[in-house]
Amino acid sequence: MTDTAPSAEPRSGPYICGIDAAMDVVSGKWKSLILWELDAGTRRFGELRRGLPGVSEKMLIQHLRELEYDGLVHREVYREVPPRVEYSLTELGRELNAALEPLAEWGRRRIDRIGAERVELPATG
Amino acid sequence: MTDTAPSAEPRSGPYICGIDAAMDVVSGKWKSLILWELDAGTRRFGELRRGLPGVSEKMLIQHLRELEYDGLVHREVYREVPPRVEYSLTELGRELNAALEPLAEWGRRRIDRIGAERVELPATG
DNA sequence: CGGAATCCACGCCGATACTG
DNA sequence: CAGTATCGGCGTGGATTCCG
Repeated sequence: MTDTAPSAEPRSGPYICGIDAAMDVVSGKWKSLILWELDAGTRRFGELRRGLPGVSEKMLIQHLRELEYDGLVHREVYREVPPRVEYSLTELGRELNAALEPLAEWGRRRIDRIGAERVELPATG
Repeated sequence: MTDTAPSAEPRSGPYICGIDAAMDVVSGKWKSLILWELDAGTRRFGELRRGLPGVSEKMLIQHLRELEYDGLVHREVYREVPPRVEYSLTELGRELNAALEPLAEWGRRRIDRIGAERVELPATG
């Protein structure tokens, strides 16, 4: 709790408008990507980790916790050996993802416009 | 140029998907708000500054430059005394703003859902 | 008016090591 | 497997000062 204090803080400061209320929630290097992954279906921690090449455990769990705190992601723990934890989108999360879709489309067209600095990546999709 | 190196770097690294290509462009504390302000019409530097309560000149100019570099904002200089500079959206910027609208709507409903930590602000709109 | 330059604090994020 | 703890770099953003 000394570093990067992830959990249980009432964020959602005084928002100027809807945009920053939404940006607040998706800001973070991997958050929108996590949402995107989860939109395809329920995922275990390790699956998410493998699906997001380059993410560290710390950032993944931190972003997951914040997403959970913000009511976008549901965390289900199965007390087994070995332990299993499954993450899925809540209804609010699915709504956010839907709202993100036009932005994603804009981004795709923008990449096309700039013209391919992009390299081939495993999870390009 | 020693600090916070704002301008003229070919960002747009290898994007995983459209979402982070878009997020890359709007990430920054004030960027989406600047876009939002400019969507209402052409603005001078000082007008933007007053319209974004809390922003510093440094961050405003820095974000403006990045937005300009990314082709979202047009900067028009009028060599007069006193000097005048006007900022406006490009076509790409207007398209981005349109793509941002569903997200803004989601945000507004989210604010409503959380239930009003928000305080009254001048530019609330 | 519209910046540029500098200093500095804080928080994001990565790497590594350890635990149940 | 699914985290937790800690350290540290570095980028982001704030405050202040100066310039054309």
